[in-house]
Amino acid sequence: MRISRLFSKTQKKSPKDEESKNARFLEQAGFISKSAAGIYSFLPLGLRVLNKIENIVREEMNTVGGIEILMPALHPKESWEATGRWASFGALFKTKSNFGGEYALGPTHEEILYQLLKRHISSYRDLPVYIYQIQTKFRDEPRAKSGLLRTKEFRMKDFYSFHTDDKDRDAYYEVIKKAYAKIFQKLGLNAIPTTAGGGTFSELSMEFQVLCEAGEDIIFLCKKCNLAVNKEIVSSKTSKCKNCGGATIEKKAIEVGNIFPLKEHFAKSVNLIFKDAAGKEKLVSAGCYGLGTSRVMGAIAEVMSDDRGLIWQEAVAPASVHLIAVPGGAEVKKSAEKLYDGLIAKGAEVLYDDRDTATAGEKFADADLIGIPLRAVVSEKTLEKNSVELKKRSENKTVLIKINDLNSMLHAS
RNA sequence: CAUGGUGUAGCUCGGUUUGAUAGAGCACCUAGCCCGGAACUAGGAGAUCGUAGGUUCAAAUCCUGCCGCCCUGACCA
Repeated sequence: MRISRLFSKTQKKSPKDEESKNARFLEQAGFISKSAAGIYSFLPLGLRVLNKIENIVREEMNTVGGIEILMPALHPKESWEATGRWASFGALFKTKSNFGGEYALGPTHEEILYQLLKRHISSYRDLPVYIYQIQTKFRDEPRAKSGLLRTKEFRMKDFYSFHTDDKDRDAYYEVIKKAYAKIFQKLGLNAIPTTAGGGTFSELSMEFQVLCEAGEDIIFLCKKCNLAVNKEIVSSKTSKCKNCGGATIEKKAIEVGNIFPLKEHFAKSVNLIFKDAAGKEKLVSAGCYGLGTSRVMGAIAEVMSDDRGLIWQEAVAPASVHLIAVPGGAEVKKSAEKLYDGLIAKGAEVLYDDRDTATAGEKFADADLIGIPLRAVVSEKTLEKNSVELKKRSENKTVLIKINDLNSMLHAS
């Protein structure tokens, strides 16, 4: 990617009316652009981050047997009436066709999915089913806030598993738990498994919470055994850990994932049944596993930055290398171009600051703001030694490395 | 939905108290100069001051309604 051709520009000042770090930096650095409260475009850099996050999620979901599908974003009224939620789901964006018919913008997909399942499941031989999608959801939130952390339109991975019995479902719940731990580890996010309320569907759920002042949730975290509980289900006034009796601390956090047993809830309302080996009809038991991918992007931006800008981990960064040609002689530009072409040919992900209009200082400042993990600088100084200068975004020290060595180094990684 | 803040050029802001020709910096265009941490010089273009109404000889400025955005709260299937 050449910055001169990139469909985004950095801003010298961060937007004045944003308070959360993710909104300030992501907008200032040109990752996202706001149309209205809680409604964003993802610009090239932002889309790359989002895609990386979603691909990490996808990979782990596939590993535990998940089958990916894509359901519609537009939901016919009839499917929501079938579950009785057309009237009761408060955040439903409803819309009318000009030619008759009413629809909703999908805030969640049980209605659509259970329709699909009714066509698919009739025997115990059809189970289990592990199905997921990554999609844009719409919720008429009373108050969008904090950049990507709470929006009216957001990206989410929703996974559902369907089983012949609770035992099978509970066993799979543990599989998903481990997969989630792996996902967040890959994303570089410390997401704490937290016991929480299950809403209308189950008594308890497990949330994955990232400690952060900008978060909306409050959790009690045990310093001793690390058990975390969402404040919403804590009734007693004692701040002792239920598990080990240790002292707990109260922390604000961002909920980046939520898994819970859905059980027979929707199966009952739409009569989703299968015949067991004895020919007896039974309700299908389900589990539901959500993960907000655009919110994860916001959470990462919120948690990982310094006063100069964002700091992406390699796994989710919009590129691996930020190549800067220090303005000056034609030789420098020529060498940088050659280096860029070479790296691209080798499959490296490079953001190349090829601008002739920016000063060295601007380029450095933009590199810090955008936050790609590795910065490579080509200048007259470095060319005298046939080298480029490397610096990690997360560190201050710079090293000179021979151009040939850089080529092979990036190739190896 | 309620409280508070806020709305002037693509961005960040002056100007509003005390009504009278709308200003700057950045970004952009032209030319020059410079080139390792957000340069410089000269010139240029860009704003019906959120919106609708009212008061006034005259409104960015005063009054009223509405709208957008941000914060806090309520909500979160």
